[in-house]
Amino acid sequence: MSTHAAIAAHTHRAVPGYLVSALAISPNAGIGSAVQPRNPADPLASLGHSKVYERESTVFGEGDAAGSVFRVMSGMVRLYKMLPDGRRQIIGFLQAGDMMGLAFAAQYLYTAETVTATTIQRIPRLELDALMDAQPAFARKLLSATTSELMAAQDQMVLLGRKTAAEKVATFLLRLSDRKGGKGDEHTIDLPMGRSDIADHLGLTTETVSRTLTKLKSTRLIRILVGGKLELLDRDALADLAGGF
Amino acid sequence: MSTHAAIAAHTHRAVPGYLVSALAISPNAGIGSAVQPRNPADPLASLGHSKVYERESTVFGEGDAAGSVFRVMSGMVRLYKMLPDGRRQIIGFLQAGDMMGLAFAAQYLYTAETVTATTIQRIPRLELDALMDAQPAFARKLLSATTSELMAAQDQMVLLGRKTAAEKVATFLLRLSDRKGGKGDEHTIDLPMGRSDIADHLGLTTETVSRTLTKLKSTRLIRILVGGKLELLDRDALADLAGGF
DNA sequence: CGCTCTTTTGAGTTACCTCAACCACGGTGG
DNA sequence: CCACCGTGGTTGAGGTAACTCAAAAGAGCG
Repeated sequence: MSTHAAIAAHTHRAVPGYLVSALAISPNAGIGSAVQPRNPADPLASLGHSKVYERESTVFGEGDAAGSVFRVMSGMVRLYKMLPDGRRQIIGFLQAGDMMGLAFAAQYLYTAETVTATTIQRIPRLELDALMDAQPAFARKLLSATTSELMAAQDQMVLLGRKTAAEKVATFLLRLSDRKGGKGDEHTIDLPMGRSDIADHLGLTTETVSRTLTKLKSTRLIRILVGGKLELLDRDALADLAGGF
Repeated sequence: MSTHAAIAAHTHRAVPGYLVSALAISPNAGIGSAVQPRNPADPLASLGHSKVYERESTVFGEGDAAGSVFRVMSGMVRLYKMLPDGRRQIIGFLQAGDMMGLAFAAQYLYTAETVTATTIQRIPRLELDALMDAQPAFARKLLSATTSELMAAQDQMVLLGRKTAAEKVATFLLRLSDRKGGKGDEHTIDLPMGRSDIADHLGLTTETVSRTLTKLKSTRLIRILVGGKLELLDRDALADLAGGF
């Protein structure tokens, strides 16, 4: 059962965001700036307040009382769930604009940790509710973002359930690349997370991720650069390998 | 990347529904009954109209133009996505109250087929939009349902990425059992879908599903009954095996 | 530079898959 | 009423992609 969620489409790649994805960040919402005047482009801007988290720190844990929702302003966050014996599944990586913690429940259902140093806006649930009441259009936007997130989750199910290790890694790299529209060198992507994070996101082991990347490197599809960066040398070949999505 | 979708919680098992799950069906919304007076308990009741689909028929396909959303009134539907080479991932099985096709995109992103004979309400997108405009509370309900759906999708990611075959099957059986709150013999569940449907939902092959069920049978955890029914003999042992969720 | 942590590489194992046969059931038609 | 057939499920035997365990090689940091 579960996970059917219907809700259809939007042609692939149309929406870059995932999660309660990419709710536009107003340009003037500077770091640490709290209460600001209403901004039609970013109704969330004036809510809650931002905070800088250092790398590898916990924002909230699975099971914690859920009083706020969060929006990533910059940096990267991983969300994961854990089985009793410690096996971990990373639900997703969040980047600027992504929201987390949205829900209608008493506790968070996954843990959120920063990968890099990250600025995060914390918005009390009550304030969000008030905003939804005041601006029905905003509630619609949230619904739309959540729906996109669900679509992404369904793509991930296909990946986890039916793709080979090579397909998984290729898909992952292409997604990362699509995510950050344009900024920086085209074809060069950031891989701030470690191999074990990638492994736990793709349902593999670190060794398999490493071996797969090595193979992609030796077949000239990618180049691994210093500082956690990576270059896509043959996007088309990678897309073929990825087999859809 | 994708699938992070934040949005927290609601303690497990709290919500039975999934998908834009289980939007209450008003008791008086009989089969085929279209336009009805407003019903506060089921604002959708008066929209669109219902139709009976025979078993194993297609409701809509991945890529079809998406003009309507659908709600399952009775029966069972499977939603799936397919890779170019035919590998299939079943996103979920829908039962009474579940919605599908909700989205803000031009095409459906998965295929919907009936498993059994099924009654489905078709609601034009425009009518749904109008209802959301007219009743902000309904939009909130939709958001809540979609969020629950997302949580379920995240559980499914854990299953697909990190569970063994035995854990997958045990989890699946328990979910099915939890789903149908109470109706019929406690501990007896319906398995109207075939082994290959189960396999494609759990990221396994039909043979592995069959072998795993046989093992559960021989260890006295379940009993397989005629007519696609199955009895859970030792729920606790199954829950142990399932390892969470 | 020494230390730690991560990544890579290697060797051997295994859970699950593939291929294939067999079986059980339900429908159909003679 | 029963032989036939088609479909779906089970069982078996062998193969393999990915895992586990282990060690070496980098990379980052004080």
